[in-house]
Amino acid sequence: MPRTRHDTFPAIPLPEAFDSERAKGDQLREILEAMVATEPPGTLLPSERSIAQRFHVARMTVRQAINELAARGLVRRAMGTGTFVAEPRVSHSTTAGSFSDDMRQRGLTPGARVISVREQPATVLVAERLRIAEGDPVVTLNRLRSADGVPMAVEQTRLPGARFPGLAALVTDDVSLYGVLADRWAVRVRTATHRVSAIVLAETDAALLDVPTGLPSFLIERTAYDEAGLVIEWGRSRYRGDRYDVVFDTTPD
Amino acid sequence: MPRTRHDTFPAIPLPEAFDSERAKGDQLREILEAMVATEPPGTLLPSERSIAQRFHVARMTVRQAINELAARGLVRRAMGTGTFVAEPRVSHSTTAGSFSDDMRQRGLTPGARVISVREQPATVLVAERLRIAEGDPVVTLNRLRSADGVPMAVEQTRLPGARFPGLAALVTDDVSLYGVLADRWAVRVRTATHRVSAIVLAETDAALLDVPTGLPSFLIERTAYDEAGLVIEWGRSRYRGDRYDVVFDTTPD
DNA sequence: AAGTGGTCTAGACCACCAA
DNA sequence: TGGTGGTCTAGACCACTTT
Repeated sequence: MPRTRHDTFPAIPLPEAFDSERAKGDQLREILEAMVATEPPGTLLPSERSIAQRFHVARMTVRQAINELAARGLVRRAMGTGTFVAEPRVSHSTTAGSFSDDMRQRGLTPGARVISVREQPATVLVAERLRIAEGDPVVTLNRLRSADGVPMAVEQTRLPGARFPGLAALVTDDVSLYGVLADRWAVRVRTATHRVSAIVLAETDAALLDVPTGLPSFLIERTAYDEAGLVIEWGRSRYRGDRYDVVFDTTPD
Repeated sequence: MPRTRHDTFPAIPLPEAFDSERAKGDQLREILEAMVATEPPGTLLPSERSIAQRFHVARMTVRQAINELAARGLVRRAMGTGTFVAEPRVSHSTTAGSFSDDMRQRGLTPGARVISVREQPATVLVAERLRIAEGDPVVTLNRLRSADGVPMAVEQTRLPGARFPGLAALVTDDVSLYGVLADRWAVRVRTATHRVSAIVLAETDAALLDVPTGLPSFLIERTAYDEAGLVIEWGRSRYRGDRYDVVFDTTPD
């Protein structure tokens, strides 16, 4: 009886077959991401070879999938030993899950005015960001976000339409998008990554925010993931720089 | 009109042979890195297949080498078109404890040029930030921070002089401030808080950074604490916005 | 000694893009 | 249509760690 060193990890969910329309590596990565999300830090993953055998793919394919998880800090490799679920890297401060949370943490009342909502086929760029196929339905939501009635940001966000059918009709003024996702689809954000760039506001956005054109501001690109590691949302928002700061903490290892 | 699509790149330096003691991919990556460093953004790299042929390695080996450059943002891949030297852009990450760590994590060499260093009595503002008494000695350090020789930020930082006597004389060009604190006083940063504001660069800072006045940029205010929760450092730095992003993750509770 | 991740090979087929 | 990057295969040998 072969007793392997990898019997600490629960059984791997094995799909009947991979969707031939999508890359095996991507599907495998999502499966592994879901596994990792449900296990505590330090849990040993199955070896690359055993995963490859189990899913009938080459080891190189497994490595490529795990590489992405390692790059995102979800797992940690140990030469000669194995691959482990990583300690969550935390930047604890305004650990806000959304604009609304963010504003409430600052003691302000969040607001949302819907500028437009529509469902369209995914372009190449959006498909890549949402990790769906080009042409799949995408809900594009444009909103003006405010705090205590003062416009703070022009928000554009996109969600996979196939996963949230009928979403477009549910988002109206002052509705919490994440509230809708939680109530209607029981989906919650587990992590979100942000990239902040420095910009000056263009005329259109400045007019919506009621500030001068050219105001130094932030472009914040945001990708939100659920428990399984699937992309729930990808968006780009412009925050006025005169009334908004980005605050975060760091804890060196 | 170019004859081939890949004649824009100069000849690749081909070593006599790879050092068998080191991984081919690593050596190849260094060669490619050197090439990329000498060419302007937008330059087309040789195709993966031609590099593989030239260096007598498998294409997968070339891809792995290029993957690392792409992950570090040095090159940009374009499906069906080729791989290009990227516009350099580094980002502030939440995992790094300092500017130097931040740059090193990205494979860049951090630099620091001391503009001025002096010891003065604390003003009301500085005393409050450092949690010392007004008039207590404060070391004020102005530095120009760079990555691979490219100026990235104008940094002003202040430390309590009473705690670090003689510090001013120890900080010279390319010296790690945190290294000095660790070696000489056994002080390490446990946490740091950051507040990022959107600004446009004033003439003086723009000149130091060698960018146009008015460039959209970041003002980052930073307070660092030691294990005991004492303030080690308070500073304000201006980061150029054209080559610098702020990246952070959030994990809602 | 056995198992692990790290590296590498020599192909293959695909989707994409420019001429 | 030819060249490109994207993906994948089915192996191989290595250095490393643990038993």
